[in-house]
Amino acid sequence: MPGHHPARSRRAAERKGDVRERAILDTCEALLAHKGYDAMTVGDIAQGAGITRGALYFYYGSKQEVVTALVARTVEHLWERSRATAEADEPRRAIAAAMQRTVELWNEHGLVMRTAIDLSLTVPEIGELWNHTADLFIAAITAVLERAGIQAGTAPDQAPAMARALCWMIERTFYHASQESREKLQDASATCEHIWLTSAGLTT
Amino acid sequence: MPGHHPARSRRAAERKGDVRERAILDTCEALLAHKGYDAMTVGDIAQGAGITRGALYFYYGSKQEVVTALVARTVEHLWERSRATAEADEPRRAIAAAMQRTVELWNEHGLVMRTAIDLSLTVPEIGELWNHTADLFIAAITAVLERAGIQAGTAPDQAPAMARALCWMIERTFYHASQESREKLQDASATCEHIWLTSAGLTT
DNA sequence: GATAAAAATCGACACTGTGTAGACTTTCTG
DNA sequence: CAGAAAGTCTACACAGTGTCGATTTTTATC
Repeated sequence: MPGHHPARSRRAAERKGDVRERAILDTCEALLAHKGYDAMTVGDIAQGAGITRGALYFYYGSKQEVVTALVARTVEHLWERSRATAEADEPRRAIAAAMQRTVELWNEHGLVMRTAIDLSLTVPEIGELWNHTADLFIAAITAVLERAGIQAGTAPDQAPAMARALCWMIERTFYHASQESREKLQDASATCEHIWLTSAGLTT
Repeated sequence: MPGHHPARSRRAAERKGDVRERAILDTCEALLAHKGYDAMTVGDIAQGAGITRGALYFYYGSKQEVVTALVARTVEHLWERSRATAEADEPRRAIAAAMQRTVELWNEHGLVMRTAIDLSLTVPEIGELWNHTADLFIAAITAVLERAGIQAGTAPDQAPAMARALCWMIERTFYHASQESREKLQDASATCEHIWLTSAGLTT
């Protein structure tokens, strides 16, 4: 029996609409998986979420907005995970840990991440979301490189520029590998780790 | 007066349609530049080429076919340039030359190359075209790495796998840089070259 | 637990872009 | 110059999008 608990003003927080919103995003993710973005229609999403097109437009103004929301939801998850990085670690260990975490992220969210990348050009908001995410990674890579002794300037062979290139290498390599299989992803990770280590001058 | 030259069976080779086809592709490229793929409509292309939509469908079955043809035309150009590679060169020189050539390619054809990459997922034919192109580059990088002393096996830290990752690094880095400016492209090239050299163990 | 406001839903409509069909015109070829 | 081939046009049918006003359901409040 729901007595009047003091901290109970939270009860009404679960509007019906919140459930629907989640249903819409979940359906969108599912459809993305086996129809692809272009083939997926607003009607499909609505149907999957158990409402009509008209009702869906109450929640989101367009197909793009739906996908943007989905990307935002996923990307937020990435940020949480990234915040938990063991920053102050020995470079070699830090690199290994980062790559391992990246494999996990792509295993869990590969589909949405690929979609985000694909739509970065077309949908400015997704582009921003993804750029911000990339910047986090680049900053992390830069930090590791510098701790490994790479200079910190802005020249093309110094830490920030190298970190950027390495980030794109990882993004693209994982993008392709995650379309194939978990094994490929693991191999890709090993290759990227090796190149990262070499670039950091840690080939002792 | 067009007399009956022996080698004149070539006269009829320039059908009116050939001119139109070229006009369509040129228009498509122009529109791609300042409207983007999604915003560009079949009607726009037709209008730019001086015909109606109906007439355009005589040449190409869809918007995707038009863009595929444009990509094919561009990519063919890339292949020609690639064939002229000075394969047998000292690694350090080979890498510098390859990067220089890549900068030129992206300066000339950046727009279409970016479009090809964007549509690789959506349009299978473009995906194949681009994959084939990437494979050429990967093979070239592999050759250089091996000549520089990197082992030739299939393990993640041996030549082919590394070449693949380096290729994606270059693709993605140039993709982003070519959206900004020629200077950025030059910087990007320097960074990629540095990482490639390091990966090849040529940091004497 | 009645009630009024807010939230959610629906069906119909207008609009834009796609691809097709059939009739018509131009251009080649013998 | 006649028939065929190549090229072009207008009109149509169809898919999907986004908007609107009417209607129903939920939720908060007394």
